[in-house]
Amino acid sequence: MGDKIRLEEEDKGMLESVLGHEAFSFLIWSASNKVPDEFRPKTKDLGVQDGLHKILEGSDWNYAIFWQVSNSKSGKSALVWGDGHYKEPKGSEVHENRGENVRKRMVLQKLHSWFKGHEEGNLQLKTDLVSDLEMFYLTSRFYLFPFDKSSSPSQSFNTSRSVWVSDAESCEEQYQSRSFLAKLSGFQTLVLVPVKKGVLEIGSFKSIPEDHGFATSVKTLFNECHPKGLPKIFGQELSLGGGSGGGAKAGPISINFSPKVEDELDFGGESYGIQSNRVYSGNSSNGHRIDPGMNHVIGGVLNSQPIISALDQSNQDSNLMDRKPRKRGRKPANGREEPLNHVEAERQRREKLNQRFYALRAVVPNISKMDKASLLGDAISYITDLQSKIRIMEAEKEVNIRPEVDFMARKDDSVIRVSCPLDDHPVGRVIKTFREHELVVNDTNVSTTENGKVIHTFLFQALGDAAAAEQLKEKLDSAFPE
Amino acid sequence: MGDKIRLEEEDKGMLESVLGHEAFSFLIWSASNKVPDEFRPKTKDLGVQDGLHKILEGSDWNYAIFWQVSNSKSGKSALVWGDGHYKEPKGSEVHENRGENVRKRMVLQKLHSWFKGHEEGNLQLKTDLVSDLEMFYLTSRFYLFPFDKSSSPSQSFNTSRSVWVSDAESCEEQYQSRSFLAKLSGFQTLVLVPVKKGVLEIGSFKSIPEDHGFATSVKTLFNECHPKGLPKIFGQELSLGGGSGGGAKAGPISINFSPKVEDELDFGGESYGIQSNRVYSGNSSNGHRIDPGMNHVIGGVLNSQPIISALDQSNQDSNLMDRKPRKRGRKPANGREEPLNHVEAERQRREKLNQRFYALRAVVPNISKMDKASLLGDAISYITDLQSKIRIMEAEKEVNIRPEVDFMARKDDSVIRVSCPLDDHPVGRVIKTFREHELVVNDTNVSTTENGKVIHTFLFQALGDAAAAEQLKEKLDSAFPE
DNA sequence: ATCAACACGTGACAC
DNA sequence: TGTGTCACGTGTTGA
Repeated sequence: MGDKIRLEEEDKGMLESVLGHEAFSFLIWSASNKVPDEFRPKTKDLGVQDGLHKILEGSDWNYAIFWQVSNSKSGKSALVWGDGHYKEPKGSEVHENRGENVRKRMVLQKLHSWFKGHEEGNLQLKTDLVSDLEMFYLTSRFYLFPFDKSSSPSQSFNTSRSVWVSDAESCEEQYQSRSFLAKLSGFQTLVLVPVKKGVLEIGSFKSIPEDHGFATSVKTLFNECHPKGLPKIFGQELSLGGGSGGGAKAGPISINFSPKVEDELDFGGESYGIQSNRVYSGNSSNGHRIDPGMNHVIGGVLNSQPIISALDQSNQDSNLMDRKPRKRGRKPANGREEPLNHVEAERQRREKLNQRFYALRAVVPNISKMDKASLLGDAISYITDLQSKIRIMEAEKEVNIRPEVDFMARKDDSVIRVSCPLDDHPVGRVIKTFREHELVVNDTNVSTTENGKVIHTFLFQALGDAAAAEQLKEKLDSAFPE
Repeated sequence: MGDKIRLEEEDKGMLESVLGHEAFSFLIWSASNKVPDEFRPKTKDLGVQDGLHKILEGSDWNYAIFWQVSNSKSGKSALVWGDGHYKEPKGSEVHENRGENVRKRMVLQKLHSWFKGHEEGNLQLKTDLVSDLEMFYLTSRFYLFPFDKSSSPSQSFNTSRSVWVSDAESCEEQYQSRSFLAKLSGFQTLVLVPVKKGVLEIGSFKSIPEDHGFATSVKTLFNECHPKGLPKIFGQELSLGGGSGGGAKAGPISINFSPKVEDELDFGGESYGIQSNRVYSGNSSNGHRIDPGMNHVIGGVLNSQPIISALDQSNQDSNLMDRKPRKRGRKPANGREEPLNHVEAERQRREKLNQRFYALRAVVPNISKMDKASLLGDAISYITDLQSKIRIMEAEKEVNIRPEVDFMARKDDSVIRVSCPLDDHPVGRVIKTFREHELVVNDTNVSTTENGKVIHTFLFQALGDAAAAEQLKEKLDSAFPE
């Protein structure tokens, strides 16, 4: 691996200084291992350009990128560049020194040559000078986020949680390896909105406070309004922000409740010191079971096993002593002081368990009763449901695209016949539409292109009138829903 | 719905008397609603006939059916007839009265006419007389098991648990709506083995005790040995039953341990009286934490919410008093007798909770520590993993088969161009193989058949020698794995 | 008043 | 010798 990329030492320095170290090494790695070859873009022109435009127009947002789910042959999945749009803020004049600008252009050209073949459109800049925003946007095109690596977009998609950070430091964290260019650009707000087929990333130079309506309306729009036409409702929904939408789809995971950012950053369930006490004291004067989960850090991401360890420190401080004497349970009856430590340990064990229960409540939908046992029962049946769902989907995927191949070697020539169910064939719906309209196809042809596409061409006589043609066109459009 | 099926009253009576009431109404419903039309068979000739033969040959099994996962356009899934095989026991002579036989044939013909189009091969019977086994087998062809309805095969697939019942009554239960014909046939053993793409159903007139090796070897065979060739290992593995196999795939759910049937029938986790006590007393003399889950009814199916209710009866009996005085915990210190009920209630609450914990342990794979808190943590991350897996798969499925369609209406004729990524196209792998071998295709052709298939034909010049042809053939075979 | 659900302190084990 | 986990009986609270 890495045979293609040969770098002079000075080029390396230039790239690294322009892109930042982390972005540089990511892109080198990506290009060397031909990662984008594996995760090819699938469908081009996703019909989301309009939507991206609408988001930016008349707003304080500066760019929007649609990261699209794509899978490799080896079964891995990643978020790859789907489409994007950006606009410079109105009054901004880019005044930079020449040398810097020259280097930027060179870096962009280098990147472009590395990833050639995937982006046929050569880089065309809006102005002579390359702004920081432009630089960020154009390099993002060459990015991708594998699902088996942790990244903000992939996590947002996985958990189907929106991310909204509106200060520079949080942005820097979220941008991860792209943070160098993001910091140069000066982004103050970054929003990640998971949608059906990927993640929407929207950024702004200004600090925009969280607007839950905006996120949900964007989400519902990108989940439903794909079929090219009718972007009427779009601007409307966007401007009034959240009036309509109301995602009745009831995703399994509850979205972040409040503008508190730490919901997404702090790995929930393991912060004992202050938070726990707050819950405790808050409850002890209030009755003990008014859904304490709401008060708590809500389960967070819990993305992996190692979380289970790191506790048992950070709680030996002041807040340990002023614990309320606990209204419930056994009355003190404290003769000795030897078991006092034991009592505290047991307290912590209980609290840890309850933490987990709250976290479990957060990830299991359709909790029947708030009861602990019921919760476990629900969780179990939910898990089995998910398992069977996955089992079914996997079996379907395997059985789907597996045509029969007959090979016949004859004397002078050979014949290969590939037979495939009409429903699984890309032109299946088209052919069915033909049959419905009783169209007679005069000629048909199949060809392949250089960039890995199969093109079917059907030729038939003109239709009776324009109306019929229009009807057929609509029918064809609706044949591929969404 | 139900326009197609018109029945004379006498026909109805005949069908019902031959098929049994439940099978009759199921088949009527299925045919009327054209259910098999929705779940079409996808791929024909799955290459499992050899396997099915091998299972029956030289054994006491009388029939084997492979139920295959299939999905409808509306997104539902079901197990449909994939393939099957049956054999009459050696010494059996079918001697029946004429009238019965005539009615059977008429029923079969009626069924065949209802479901025409799906099974092109007309019914050809092995003998003049239709045996009960034959009757059962042939009507099963018209069956199917939707996943949103509860049935033994679909449950077996969902939970990926094998089912093995070896007495007539249990068989009757498992066969559900097919039980009438099954009872007539006199099946004493029914085995359901979940495999990758469906469920294997195997039955016998004899009562065959559970053989775990048989199930696992069948499973691994049907999961791996699809690629037509090399059925050598097959007979071997099958005969010695379980020596090799050893499903290292570590399915998330443990298979039923013992021949006890109630594992699957009794909804686990709610039987307190005797079982609980057994566990308790067994442990109390033994140290308290030697994986009590193994002693317990293992979570069972837990298929739905309503399980959570039915308890709190059935425990007011003798076994309540002789409960061991409980080695652990607070020493009696029993002055009053008023709280004795409270104590018992609390005991039950705890036990219920623990039941759920055991059940949870059973459905969550990769338990890091046997600790309760860790278990919850594992369960949570497992759930989020499953959720994201499902999210990714759904996004992939949507983005997959969605080609671009261009419609151009011109003066005299019209053109439709369908563009589709090579990787998603059925002939993609074939074309890639051509390119690898630098084959020049002389002619190609696409046609569709009556029964809903698309057939691509490629014609090219003869290859250099037979070896090259063989190599290409192998390459093509291996292009579609499994 | 009963009843279900919890949290608490405590003794018992195990490593 | 602890350190962590569990089960038990009990006190308490809301329905």
